[in-house]
Amino acid sequence: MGMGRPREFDAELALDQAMEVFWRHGYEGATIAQLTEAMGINPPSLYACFGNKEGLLKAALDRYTKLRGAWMDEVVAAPTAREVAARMLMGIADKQTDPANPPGCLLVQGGIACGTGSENVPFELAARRAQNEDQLRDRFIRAKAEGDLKPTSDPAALARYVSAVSVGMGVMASSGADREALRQVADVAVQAVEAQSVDRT
Amino acid sequence: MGMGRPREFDAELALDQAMEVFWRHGYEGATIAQLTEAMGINPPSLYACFGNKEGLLKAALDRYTKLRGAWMDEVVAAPTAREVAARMLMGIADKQTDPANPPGCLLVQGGIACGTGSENVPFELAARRAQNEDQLRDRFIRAKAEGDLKPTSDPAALARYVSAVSVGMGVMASSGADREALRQVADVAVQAVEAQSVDRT
DNA sequence: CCACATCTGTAGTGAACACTACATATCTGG
DNA sequence: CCAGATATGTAGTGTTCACTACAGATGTGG
Repeated sequence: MGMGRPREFDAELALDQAMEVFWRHGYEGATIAQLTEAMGINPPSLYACFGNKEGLLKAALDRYTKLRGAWMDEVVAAPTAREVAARMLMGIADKQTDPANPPGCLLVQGGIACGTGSENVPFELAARRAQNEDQLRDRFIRAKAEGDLKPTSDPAALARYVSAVSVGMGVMASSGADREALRQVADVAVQAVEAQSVDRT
Repeated sequence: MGMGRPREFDAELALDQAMEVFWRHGYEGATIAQLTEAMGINPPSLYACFGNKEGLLKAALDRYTKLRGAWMDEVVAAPTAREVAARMLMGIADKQTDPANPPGCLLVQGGIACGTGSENVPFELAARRAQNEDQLRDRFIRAKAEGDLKPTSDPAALARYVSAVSVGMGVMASSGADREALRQVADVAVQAVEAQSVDRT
């Protein structure tokens, strides 16, 4: 019993192209025709490999979060809560205006609101945004334990705050904000975290 | 020459229903069938009154910003920049979790990314978000002139920051964040504005 | 009461959509 | 070299979409 004809395209490479289409047009705005053209394959190959349109989106989200995961690890490796927030938000200002990618964040552009039949797409995106928030929260809990954040601070609220600013910056980037504008937002935003930090001068 | 048969439905009432559908499903996710059913009219009445789907969205956006305009005036009427930010963000925490409306903000839920043929929908939303930002910026310019904000502060950056936090909170609300969670975010966010304010104790 | 103008409901229109049947091509195991 | 298995390309499938033709209803001005 043979193993069948081998796939003629690189699944990860095709996924990168699909990711970009979803990023630019959103889940509902992206058509199978656009996706297959960008991926350089025909519909049957797409469905054989990813099941259906939503399966393709999930695969693209997995790849996106995997790529960003390494960077997030660097972010939370910063020595202080203030530095974590600064690295996170400054990095996001740069990433979301990187001309190599569509502007904004796939976890927002992908589809905040969807029509009947695609209700769980926004859930999928939210779940992955929540992962980043959890990572930040754990880091801020540690910062509080280490005496880096004030005893009165709320690590969960701080993480939610940084996450909210990130999302807001993403929406701004997608509507044309340039890198300098986002950096200014990040700069202001960090000061709220600083206000929750213990002074060590 | 007569004036023709009069319209049998209340355009503003119908617009409120349409607004809610766009709010919940986004521009592309909302179908004409859903819209007409919610509005209690048939397609020809919709097209006679609003032109097409995009015209209906614009009318809904106009109504939305008009309703919010009065509230924004109250916000910028606050005595200090810090208080402006606090009123704005606390009010948004409440509004975006008001069970009378879909969660989040229409100016975000309406459609951050759209497919081919609807490219200007995201532009329309962004333009209206920018109006609020402009209003905040003008208010912060005044605050700086009054000595309320530090001479080193950047009113435009502050306005962009508050706007970004608002948007981020909206996305969080649409993905299930409750009122208390958003209020905590607002609380943290205000501290960045406070850090730019002149101490008057 | 009539000419005209506008609205309303029914019932579609063509186009675009996600998805797939099928024949063919290309592999592996025996 | 053959049988089984999987991939590919062509060419569709039925469905849903935004939008509208048309006929009848309801108003105004003369």
